[in-house]
Amino acid sequence: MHNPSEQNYIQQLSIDCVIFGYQNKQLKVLVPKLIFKGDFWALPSGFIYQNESIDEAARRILEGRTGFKDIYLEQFRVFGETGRSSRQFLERLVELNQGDLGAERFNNQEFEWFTRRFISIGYYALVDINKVTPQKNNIDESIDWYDIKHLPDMIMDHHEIVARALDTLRLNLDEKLIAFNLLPETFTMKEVQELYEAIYDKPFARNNFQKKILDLNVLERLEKKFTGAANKAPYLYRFQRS
Amino acid sequence: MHNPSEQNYIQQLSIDCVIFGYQNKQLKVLVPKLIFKGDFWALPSGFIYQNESIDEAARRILEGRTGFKDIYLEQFRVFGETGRSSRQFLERLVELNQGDLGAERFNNQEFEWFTRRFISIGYYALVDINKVTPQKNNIDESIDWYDIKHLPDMIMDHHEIVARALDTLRLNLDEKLIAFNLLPETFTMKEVQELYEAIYDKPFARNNFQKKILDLNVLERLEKKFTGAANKAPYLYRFQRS
DNA sequence: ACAAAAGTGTTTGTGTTACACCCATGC
DNA sequence: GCATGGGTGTAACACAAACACTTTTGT
Repeated sequence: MHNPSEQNYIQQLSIDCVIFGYQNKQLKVLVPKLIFKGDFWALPSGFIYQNESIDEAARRILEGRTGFKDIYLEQFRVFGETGRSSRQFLERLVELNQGDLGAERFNNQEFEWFTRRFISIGYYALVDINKVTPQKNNIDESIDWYDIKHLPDMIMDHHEIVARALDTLRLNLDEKLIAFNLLPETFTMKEVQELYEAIYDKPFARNNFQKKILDLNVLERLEKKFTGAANKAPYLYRFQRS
Repeated sequence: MHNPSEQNYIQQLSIDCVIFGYQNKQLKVLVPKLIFKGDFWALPSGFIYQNESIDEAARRILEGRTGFKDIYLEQFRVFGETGRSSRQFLERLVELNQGDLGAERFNNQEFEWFTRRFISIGYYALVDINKVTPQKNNIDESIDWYDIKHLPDMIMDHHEIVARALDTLRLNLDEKLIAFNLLPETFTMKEVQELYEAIYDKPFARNNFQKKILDLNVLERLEKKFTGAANKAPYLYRFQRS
């Protein structure tokens, strides 16, 4: 990442992305850890160029972390409290990193840029976790998928941003038929059910769930079957919008 | 309104308000007409001070037009396309108002402020139309309630903003029980039904509608009755959150 | 008495929940 | 055969739509 204060960005406006994935019966969120001392985690974020739309900016930020451009992505809320300024966070970061912050990395101009109040547009994205190789940028120490029930201690209001993203995901899941963005190309009905159970954090009745999903008429049943264990082999399904 | 470029506002970020009212079986929107030549209508808008939250800014803008502070208000979407810049609109405005724009009203500094790209946060509000006396500010020629089916020719993407606000209103109406913000203190069941019919632009069955609304358990039936015409007098109701 | 509009009850249909049963597979 | 998990069917229930009837009021 270049010095944002030298870029042609819209000022005091940022985008925070809640990137959802699904693996091992857990709903997960992609969260980078910053390189600075002090264990700082922060949602994938970025700014908006003067000549790109906010959707394009969000997609660019997303592509930088996932490598994928055609991902389900939607804005869900603006976070604009005065108390969410990054000043406190940055002062603590500077305090803990005395001497380590080279002038070229964190000059006055950049410090002035970051310490101003920011209003942030929240986006959430749904990806097939198997396709994605998380990519860290130059201020990340690492980037990993975290179970939404065991998120690291993120900065500022990022926990609330995730909570609001999850609320929106739950509200839109049936309405917009977006759950299948979290699954691989083909999947069994049980996998769909476990995904729903991870998202809503509650169990569903097996037979009724199957009926409900099939009644959506968006799944294609593949005649192929799954090889497995000491039981009947489940059908595989594929999502098809129609 | 003062010169915004001299105020301590967040730059390139604005708030547009869709203020809904209800009267004569019509869902209405409060829309000011600008004083400039050329018949420009624009939603009530404003900017965000550095030391106020976006909700506070929206409430301040709303109070300026309605005189009321405790109004139902909610953000619903960000409008951030690059094509929504006000440059085209302003160039046409300047062209049509040659000579009429005093230097004190529209100086270079202000023109520079306004012609930059703006990203706008959409808020919608619900008010009791009888309580409100619409107030124009110093760049309004007039301000009036318009039937949502017959809105004036608004600038930029304000028609889309209203359409999105209406979508959100419809989605949240039952969920959040907010319809009663559009009605006076007391009202009949028929008035509630006509309001719903105006919002959804479709008829409801009288008896089933009454059952549905009463089953919400948020209305208090007043023993008083309405004086009227050659028919049975309807009950009056009052909304009570509980 | 009658028309008009309000209030209420009953039947019908639909969709969700709960329970039960059958099928395929490996041991 | 039998345990295991997958697939399907049916009854019970809740909710919403459609239909019908009664009540109040002014003319």
